[in-house]
Amino acid sequence: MPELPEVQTVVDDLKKKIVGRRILKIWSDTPKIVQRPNFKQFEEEIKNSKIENIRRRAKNILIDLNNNRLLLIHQKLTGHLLVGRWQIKNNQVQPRDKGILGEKVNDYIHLIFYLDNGQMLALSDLRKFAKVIFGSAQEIESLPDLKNLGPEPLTKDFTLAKFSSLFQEEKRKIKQVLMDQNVISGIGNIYSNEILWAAKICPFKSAFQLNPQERKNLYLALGKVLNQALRFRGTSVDNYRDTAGQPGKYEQKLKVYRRENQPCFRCQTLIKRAKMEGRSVYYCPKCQNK
DNA sequence: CGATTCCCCTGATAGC
DNA sequence: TGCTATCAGGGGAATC
Repeated sequence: MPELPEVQTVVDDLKKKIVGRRILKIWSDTPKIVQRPNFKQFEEEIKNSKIENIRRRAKNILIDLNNNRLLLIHQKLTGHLLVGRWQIKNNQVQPRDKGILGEKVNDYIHLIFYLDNGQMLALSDLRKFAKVIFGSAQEIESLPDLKNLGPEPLTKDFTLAKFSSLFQEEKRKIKQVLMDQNVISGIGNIYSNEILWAAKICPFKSAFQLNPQERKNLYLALGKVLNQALRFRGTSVDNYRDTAGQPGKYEQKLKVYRRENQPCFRCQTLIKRAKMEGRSVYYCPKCQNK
């Protein structure tokens, strides 16, 4: 489940590997992954475009192309961007590079960009939830996908004051607020659980009820958890892979996520699991008491 | 207005 | 063994 640290890892890898390349052609067996424009138009217009830069905004990967065009890729739950070489036989994808040979991730490649150096950029996605949007930079930037996003938590101007201001009139539970991309960008289910545990805050507490000390703890935990996950190249539950098909290493650092009925690392109380908005909440009922 | 439910999709798991 | 039912989960849409 790629969140900020995983998406940033992919973006950093892609920057090293494919900036400056041209896209010669594309292949897909699942054209609906491209949400706009229609696939035929996309196929025509992306041809011979040059990759000028690659950025991250929230959980979106933004690929700047020449002539002021923008390619947006959202990996959703199980999307992976891989750089390597494949061949298509009977509309089946087969890997040609050692590192990726035998990896399950090859079985779910649904979109391939052929680059001008013989390499390819492939979008693998077991669930087919990932989406690709292409258009003029102006058009894409004004979509709700990008326009309504909250601030980036790892930038310098994301101060404690700014963080605190997000909660003033926020009656929803703090966990929901942390995961709302239009409040704050890039945090999903794994890291919201981890951040709240690190800050010793109950996920069910209303955001506006946090006192100044709790807000500060949360702010510090947020930076610490996300930065550490970034250093470990992300978490590989749900089979997250980087652009070489390699897993992240933060999984071994997880304190609560998917640790139901296992002892809390601070107090040995068994970790609980509950539901919130259809998502799993993991927390220590003792450390993270209201 | 907020809260809940459904939907997209498919591998894993449980129940029979 | 092998079938069927259920579930996870980001994010958007529909509904309560």
